[in-house]
Amino acid sequence: MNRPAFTIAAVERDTGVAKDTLRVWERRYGFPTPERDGNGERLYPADQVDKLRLIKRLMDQGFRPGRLMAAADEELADIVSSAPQARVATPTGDNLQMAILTLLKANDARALRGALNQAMHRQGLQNFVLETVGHLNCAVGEAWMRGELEVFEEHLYTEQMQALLRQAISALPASGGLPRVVLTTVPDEQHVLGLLMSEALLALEGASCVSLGTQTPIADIGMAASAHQADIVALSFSSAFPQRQVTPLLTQLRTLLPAHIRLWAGGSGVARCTPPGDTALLHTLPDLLAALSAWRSDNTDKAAEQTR
Amino acid sequence: MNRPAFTIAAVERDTGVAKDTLRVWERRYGFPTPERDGNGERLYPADQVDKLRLIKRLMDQGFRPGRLMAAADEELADIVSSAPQARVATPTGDNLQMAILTLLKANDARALRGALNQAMHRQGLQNFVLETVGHLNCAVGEAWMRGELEVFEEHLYTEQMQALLRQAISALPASGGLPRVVLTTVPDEQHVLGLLMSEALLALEGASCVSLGTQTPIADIGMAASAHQADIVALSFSSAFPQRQVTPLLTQLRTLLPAHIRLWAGGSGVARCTPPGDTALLHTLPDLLAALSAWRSDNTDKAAEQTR
DNA sequence: TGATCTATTTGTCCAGGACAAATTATGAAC
DNA sequence: GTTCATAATTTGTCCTGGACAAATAGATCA
Repeated sequence: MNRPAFTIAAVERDTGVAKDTLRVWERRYGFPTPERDGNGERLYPADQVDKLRLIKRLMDQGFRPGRLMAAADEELADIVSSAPQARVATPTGDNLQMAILTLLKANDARALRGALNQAMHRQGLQNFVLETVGHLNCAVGEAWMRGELEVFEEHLYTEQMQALLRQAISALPASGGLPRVVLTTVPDEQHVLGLLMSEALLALEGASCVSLGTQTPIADIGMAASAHQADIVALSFSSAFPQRQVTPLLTQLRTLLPAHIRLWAGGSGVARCTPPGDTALLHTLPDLLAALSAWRSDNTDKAAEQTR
Repeated sequence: MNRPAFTIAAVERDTGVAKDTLRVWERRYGFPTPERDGNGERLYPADQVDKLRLIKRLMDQGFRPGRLMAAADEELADIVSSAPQARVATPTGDNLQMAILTLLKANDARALRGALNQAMHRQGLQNFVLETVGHLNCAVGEAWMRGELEVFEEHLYTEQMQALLRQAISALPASGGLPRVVLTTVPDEQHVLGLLMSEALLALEGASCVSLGTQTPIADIGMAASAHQADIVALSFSSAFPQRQVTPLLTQLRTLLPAHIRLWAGGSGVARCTPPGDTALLHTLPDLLAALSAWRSDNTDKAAEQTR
C-alpha cells in the first residue's frame, strides 16, 4: 500500500517540527529528503514523517539532532530500547501498566475506562495521581516509541485519563481554602494531563483551584492571577515543550505578576532550565505537595485571617 | 504602563496568524508596523497584537483582510457592533447570557459553575446543549470582541463548560447501542466544546461514542475508525479553523476510510466548503440529531443484528 | 575535580520573489 | 434581470540562501 505524501505544513502539524527547521535539517544533515511536486514544493513520504516523529520525541528526551539524523532506522530502535529510564514501578504498578497497554492495543475503550476507574478507587485519588498516572503516561509514550501503539491509541488513553481525572476533581468539595491557585499552561503547551494531576492534588489538600485550561497568553495569566486574587500561579510544562522558551517565558511572567504572588513551574519540561529568582521549579508531583506545605508554613497569618 | 513587545513567534502563537502571513501583510498593507530590535528582528507593540487578534476573529467570520487592515480602530469597532448575527435567543436564554457574562466579568468561578450546572439541570442536557451552549459560546466570543471580556475570562468559561459537559457525559450510562461513533478533530483544530456537545447529544440518544480528543492525525483517524469498528467518524470544525484546509482534509480522510464508514463534519468551520461525495455536512446541532435518525432508518438491519 | 574559555551545534529570523487557489469583477447571452 | 463563463484581483503559503545568537560540548588550566 502506497501511503500518501505530506506537504511541509502537514509535517509541521504532525511532528511539531517547524517548517524552517525542516528545511535547515535537509540542508545540513541530508535528512529528510522530500520529493518535489509539480510546483517545486516539498512532499514528504509517509515513512520519513514517521521517522521524524520518532526523532522529535527522542529530542524531547534530550538527544541531539545531529546524532539522531545520522542514525539509520535500526540505530534509532537501539536508542529507543536503551533510553527508557522511567521503568521503575511497584509490582502492582507493573501489572496495571501491562493491563492498560493490553486494553489499549485491543481498543476496548469501555474496559480501559473501567480499569482506570477501578485503579483510582482502589488506590485513592492521591496515590493514584502520585504513583500511577505519571508512570502510565511514560509507559504509553514508550510503547509508542517502540512501535507497539499508534498515535490514536495514545489519544484514546489521554482522553480516558482526562475524563477520569476531571470526574474525580468535580466530585471533590469546593473547599474555599487557601492558597488560591490559578492553574494553566503557556501558549504552545497543549498537554493537559499535568494540569489535571496538579489540580487534583491541590484540591485534595483543600486549596482553591481555578484552572484556565491550556495555552493562556502570558499577559492574560498575569491579569487572571490578579482578578482571582491568587496566591500562586502554577504552570505545567511537558517534555515536548521547547526548552529554550521556558526561561524567557517565566521571566516575563514574573515581571508581570505582583511580587506577593508566587510562581510555580512544574513538569518534565522544566528539567534543565534556570528560572528567575523566586520561581519554584517542581520537577515531580511530590515537590508540588511539599511546596504547598511550605507555603502554608510561611503564610499562617493568611490562613488565620481567613478563618476570622 | 508600557506593555512589553512581542517577537514574531509570540505573535503567531497569540493570534494564530502565521509568520509568513505577518510579514506579507506588513509588505502589502502597511500593517502591522513592528519595531526592530538590535538584531533587526521584528518587535510588535502590544496594541498592534491586540488589533491583530481582533482582525483574526473578524476574518474567521468571513471578512477579508484587505478591508480590515485598512480600517482604523474605530471602523473595526463599527464592524464588530454591526456584525453579530447570533443574537437570536429565547427570553430565558437572554437572561442566562447576561448572568453568565456578569459572573465572568466578576471572575467568580464557583458561582459561574453553579449557574451553568443549574441551567443544565433545569433544561435537561439535550435542551441545554441544543439551545443554550452554542448561543453562550457566541455571546462570550462577541463580548470579547467588544472589549468587554479578556481572553483569560473566555478561557475560564471554556474550562467550566468543558468540566460541566464532561461530568454530564460521564454520568450517562454506557449504552453499547448503535451506531458506533468515533469523534475527534483534525490537527490544528483545538476547540473541544463542539466535540463535547456532539458527544453529549449522541450518547443521550444511545449511540456508542469513542472520543479521541482533539488534533488526531488524519491517518490515525482512519486507523481508529477501523480499530473501533466505527459506523461513523464525526469531526468538529470551529470557525477559527482555516477554511481552505477543510475540503482537502475531508477528501483525504474519505479515501482512507472504508466505504461503509460514514463521514460527518460539523461546526461553523464547515459553513462554506464543498465536501467530497457522501460526506455529511452538519452545520448545526439539530442536523446532527437528524443525521443520527437518518442513519438509523437506513440501517435497521444492523440494529436488528445487534439485538440478536 | 572544578572552573573558565573556545568551538560547534542548532533553531529561528530575514528578504523578496513566486505561484496557485479563492474571491470578486466584468461581460456576454438568454 | 438573471445566469453563466471568463478575466482580474486578492491572498496565503512556499521557496532559496544567508545570517546570527543561544545553547551545548570540548579543551585548557588551576
